[in-house]
Amino acid sequence: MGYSKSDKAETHTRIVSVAAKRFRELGLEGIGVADVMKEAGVTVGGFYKHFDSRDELVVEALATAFQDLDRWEEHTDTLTKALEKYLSEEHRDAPGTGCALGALLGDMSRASRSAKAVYTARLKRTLAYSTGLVPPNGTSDRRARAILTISAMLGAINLSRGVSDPNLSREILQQTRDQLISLNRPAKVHLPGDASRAGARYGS
Amino acid sequence: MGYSKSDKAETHTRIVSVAAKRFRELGLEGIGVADVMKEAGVTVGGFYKHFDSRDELVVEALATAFQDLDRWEEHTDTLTKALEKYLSEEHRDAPGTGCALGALLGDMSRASRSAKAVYTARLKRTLAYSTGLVPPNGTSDRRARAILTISAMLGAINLSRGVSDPNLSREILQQTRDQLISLNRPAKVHLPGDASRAGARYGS
DNA sequence: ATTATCTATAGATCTATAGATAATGC
DNA sequence: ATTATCTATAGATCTATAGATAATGC
Repeated sequence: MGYSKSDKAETHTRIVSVAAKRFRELGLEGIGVADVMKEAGVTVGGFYKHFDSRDELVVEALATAFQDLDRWEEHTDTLTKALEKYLSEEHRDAPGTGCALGALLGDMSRASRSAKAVYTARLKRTLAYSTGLVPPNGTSDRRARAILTISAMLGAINLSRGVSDPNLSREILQQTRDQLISLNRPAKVHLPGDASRAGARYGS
Repeated sequence: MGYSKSDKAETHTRIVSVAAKRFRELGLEGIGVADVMKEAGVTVGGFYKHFDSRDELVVEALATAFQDLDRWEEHTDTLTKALEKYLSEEHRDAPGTGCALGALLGDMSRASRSAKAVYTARLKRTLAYSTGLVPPNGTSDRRARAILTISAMLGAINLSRGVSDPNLSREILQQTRDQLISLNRPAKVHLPGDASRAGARYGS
């Protein structure tokens, strides 16, 4: 059991990592500081040497959870790939390591001002990134389609986790995924010489 | 202050009505039985003469909240009307009297088995109803488009309530609404003699 | 001497229950 | 006599703090 400054930093990281996982699984009010500390291998008494308040842990845990989203976005360079991974049963069944925008969607309307600010900033980043993945189609704005796509992704992953009927849960994932993929297929370009750009990355 | 059997029934209704409103506003764990009882004009001690457990109140309150959805569905006979009302700032700002499928979406993954069952049954009803409002378009299944539409509606209303930036909140509502309306526009029918059916109600 | 963590606990919840009170209804 | 509601409280949380203990680091 360490007591050095570097040990404290490691303990801090461990506490925040546990919280980032458990908050996504159980909600921002779903686990107390004592249980988070215990799972991080320490006791509750040290908590306020690491954080001024419980909400400070929430904010740090949110930021850490969003780092998983960074890695996710780095590895999915097309919208179709992102949709297939996001709206999968694997993601549905692993909220603790999945997208925090999805896992904590319903918690944000009742969260602290500071937690909301972190969530909102991250949503803006992901919206900008997604707008870059949406192909132009001549019919509607790319940002508008990115907003629809994100709304549907977040709604569907939450529904799939909330309903008690496994068949309905799967159907929601599959159909939302298929609809969004076909909706975000690049428009067939009829101008001669303009080759199909399906699967390409679209500049901003 | 009444003590008769019919008074008890009225008290019971009042308790459930308060809960149906407050649970939508604050989440299923956001208010305790004592505060619900107080707001219904009675004291906490009588609670377990009305309900076997707190979860029984949750289940009854859910059923009552869904009655608001019944009335809603009765008064919106086209998908466009439903979308304009659902994805409005008025609905966003009044979760307590609004759609419980939206207000409690994020709570369901952590709710009791019985609460989930009530929610799931209601979602199925609304999905069947919405499938009837979605126009055929020859491209994709109507039920599939109803699933996409509901996912996006629930995702967008939750996002609009959760983000701290009012402009982003409005944009999410507007763009999701506009995208879903244009997506669910009846296909222009090119066969001669087949008149436009825009705005009509579509049979199952 | 400082500090990272520990044990212990105060004070504020929250669900659920016990027993008293004041009505109803036979 | 029965019962709808009341006051009061047990027991289980949960956040936050106080003070002790056992390391680190000058």
